[in-house]
Amino acid sequence: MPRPRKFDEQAVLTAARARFWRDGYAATSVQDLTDATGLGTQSLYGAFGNKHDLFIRILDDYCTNQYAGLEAAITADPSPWHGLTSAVTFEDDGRLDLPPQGCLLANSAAALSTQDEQVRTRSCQIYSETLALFARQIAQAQQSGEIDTGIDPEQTARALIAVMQGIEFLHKSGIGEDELHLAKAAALQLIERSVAR
Amino acid sequence: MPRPRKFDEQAVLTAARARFWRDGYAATSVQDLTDATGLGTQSLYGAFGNKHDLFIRILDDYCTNQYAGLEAAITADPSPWHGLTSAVTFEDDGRLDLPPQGCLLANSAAALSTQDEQVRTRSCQIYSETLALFARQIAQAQQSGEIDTGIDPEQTARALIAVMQGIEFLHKSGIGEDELHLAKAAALQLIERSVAR
DNA sequence: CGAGTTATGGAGCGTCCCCTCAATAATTCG
DNA sequence: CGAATTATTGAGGGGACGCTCCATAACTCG
Repeated sequence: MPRPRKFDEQAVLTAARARFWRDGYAATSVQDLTDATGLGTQSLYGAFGNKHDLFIRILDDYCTNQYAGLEAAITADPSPWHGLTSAVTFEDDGRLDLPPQGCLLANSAAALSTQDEQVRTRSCQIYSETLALFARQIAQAQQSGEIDTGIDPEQTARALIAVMQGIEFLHKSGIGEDELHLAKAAALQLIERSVAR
Repeated sequence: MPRPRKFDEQAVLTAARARFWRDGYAATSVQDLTDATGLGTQSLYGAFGNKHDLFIRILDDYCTNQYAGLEAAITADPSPWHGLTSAVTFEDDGRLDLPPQGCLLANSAAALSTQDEQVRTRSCQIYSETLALFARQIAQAQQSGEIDTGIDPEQTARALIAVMQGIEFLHKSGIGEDELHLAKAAALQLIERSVAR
């Protein structure tokens, strides 16, 4: 009955996400979105509601994908502990495609969490899931004898998340490549010394 | 010769800073600033140039004050190591008046560093200064026998900065008070275990 | 007191913001 | 084929944005 759409919804979402990712939610105008996607305004509004709805939709998709990717990257490593630490320090460059602009969710959370309930909800949920994932991985590393069995997996997971986000912040804050590399190595050393048997 | 100003420049800067701090640079309109400061637009432009100039001016003042406060808080502690770690985990609540909105510079850096050269410059500079401050403090803690003398002060300082920023991110991202407290404790434990003699 | 200089206040400029309202095109059903 | 339904298109509305112009007020100097 209806006229079929001329555009590929997924492609549109990808193009829109790239803009939100690069410029942030506030700095991305609806015109930017229509430019990037090729859609007319009305098509965009008809298909996705409004700017905020579209953003949340994109953020949701992003969260699902990113968490899946993180879990896959971490658990794929033959060494549970190495898989975890390389994720925390973003050394696993191929898997976690972290662009210069950082993680979309982290950016959004830092900028909007205090004002946007929906963003905060997503942020907290991913935090919980990551916490559980890290804790599981740490427990596994303990079982396989890679790290000290005396530490608390969940608490250590919390610390690792903090380190992870700290590194990402340094990345975004514009310090040089070399300095960032040093910071990553330093963080890794801090962690390793802390959990050493 | 000229007509004297009716307003107190410092008070105006403080009021404007509060707005930038609460809502961020982009979300703060010039009208918000005139409302908050009580100045007319022309007075504001006459005294401070434009919105961006005013922001940079405020950011500069903030950086100077905040760094001075950080240094004072850290070095004032009779125990060099405790002074450092309490700053890193923001446990020294009275001294470092970190509002719910987080550090103004960190917020600005995360949001604007990629687009605003002047912000990035400030961000990098404070990073360097903090790095040096932390490294000095770590060396002192080593001398006073509080921590392992085998660790590298500068590298450890880098790791501590990452942890510090990570905790602040968690703070801003909207996780609950209890969870944040757990994360702080976890980070502290991670650090302590790592530098233990 | 008058000349010169700056601060103030209000009106408003051009631009961009998000979003909507027609009108038209394309498709599936009876 | 005609009716119904939806997608697309272009135009533009109402408002907020950063910023400026201009007249006026308030002060210090000669």
